[in-house]
Amino acid sequence: MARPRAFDNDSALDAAVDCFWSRGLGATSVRDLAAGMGINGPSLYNAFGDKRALFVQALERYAERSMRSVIQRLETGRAPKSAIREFFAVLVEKSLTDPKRRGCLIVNSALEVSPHDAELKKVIASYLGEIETFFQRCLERGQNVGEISKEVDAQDLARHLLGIVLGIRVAARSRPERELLEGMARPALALLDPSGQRRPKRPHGPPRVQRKKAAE
Amino acid sequence: MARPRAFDNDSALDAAVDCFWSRGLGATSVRDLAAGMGINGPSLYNAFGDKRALFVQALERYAERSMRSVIQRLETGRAPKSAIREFFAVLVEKSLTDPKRRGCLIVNSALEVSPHDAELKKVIASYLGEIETFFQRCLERGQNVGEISKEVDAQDLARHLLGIVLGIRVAARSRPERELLEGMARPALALLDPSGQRRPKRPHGPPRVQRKKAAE
DNA sequence: ATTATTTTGTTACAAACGATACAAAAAATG
DNA sequence: CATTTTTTGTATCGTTTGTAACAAAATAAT
Repeated sequence: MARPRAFDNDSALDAAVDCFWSRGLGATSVRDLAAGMGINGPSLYNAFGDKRALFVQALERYAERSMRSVIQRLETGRAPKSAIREFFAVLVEKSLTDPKRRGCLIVNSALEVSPHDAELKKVIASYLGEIETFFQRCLERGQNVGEISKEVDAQDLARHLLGIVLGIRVAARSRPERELLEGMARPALALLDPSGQRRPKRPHGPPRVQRKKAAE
Repeated sequence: MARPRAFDNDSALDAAVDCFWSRGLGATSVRDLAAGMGINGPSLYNAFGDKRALFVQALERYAERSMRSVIQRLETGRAPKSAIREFFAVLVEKSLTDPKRRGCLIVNSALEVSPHDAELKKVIASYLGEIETFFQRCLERGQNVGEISKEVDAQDLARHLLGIVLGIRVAARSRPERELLEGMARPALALLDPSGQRRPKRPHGPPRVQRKKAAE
């Protein structure tokens, strides 16, 4: 017994993700959000609470759609080592493809808001933890299957890979160069291989051609 | 033949660095800056130009005092491998010690302003390049001296180390945990040693006690 | 058809923003 | 001392910020 909403809640939230992703929390005004979401200010406040509450919801939506979905796809559809490799390949491709250089909303937020908001800091820390444990599961599975040497410390290496993910996302915003981003990842990926065949020698041929696509 | 300045230009700039370092470019208002620098708005505009121009100068000052000085100290006073090790030790210590979790102004800016300001993007990219080439010089020197295996690709590894630096600085703002930050760096540092003694096994003893100090 | 309940659009608030106009103040030069 | 030149302090410009009051509109239940 009430007036129904004239907009779709989920697609409005997607639009909010896009705003925050492009400009960050601080630089996105409520008017930017309302315009992007196609609704009015009061409707925004009614449906999502204030700006910070909307940001929390947008962050969670981003985590679900841009992080967990990728992790799950790789973890169920690929051998462990290949999952890690593909994760980085997708990461580099996304970083080079997006002309707006939006990077990753989680990484951006880890720098922008974590030090100034204890509650959001915990949320963001947990997202980073999800990436870390994804790597750790892959590494341990790889070790059990025999794909990856048991000589490496899975916990350290998982953290190391997380570090490279963050590094690539930061570097890509100032220096979106394929050789830089791939060079960052290469020595880490080499650790996944038996140490005899270390030093996989960068490919020399013509510069790699752009991959077909990179969703989002 | 004019009224002299009532404030010291350099120390005012230091104060501006501190403001931008703590809150970033967007979240620092001109009033914040003026208050922190101990001067009035018009004096700020008169001496440094507008907010963005002040930011450029603050960034350059930060680069000189917090990046190049460290690089030079390590590069002239240490053996190559030790210089790299110490760089990361200092980095982790700084990240854990600063209660305000300001991180690194260059890294923060690489995320905050690079995608929205082409000119600043170039400046920041060059600062990141200085770190990269520092690592590369250390690695090549280490290889020539015989400290570091010639099997590793110095350029890739330099980029890789830069990636870990960025990763540590990002992670530290959301998860300032010693084991995480050291774990991120450990596999990279292990690459500097002959591959026989790989897997240096994390120390098991009681959690490491805090180092004596960490300037800044 | 009336009532109850929610969403909508307009309007506007007080506060903070980046930037400046302007005159008083202070020194160096003539 | 008078003149010139720059810095200072106050006060304020027009905009944009996050948020909310309010009444009109729209539906479901009575």
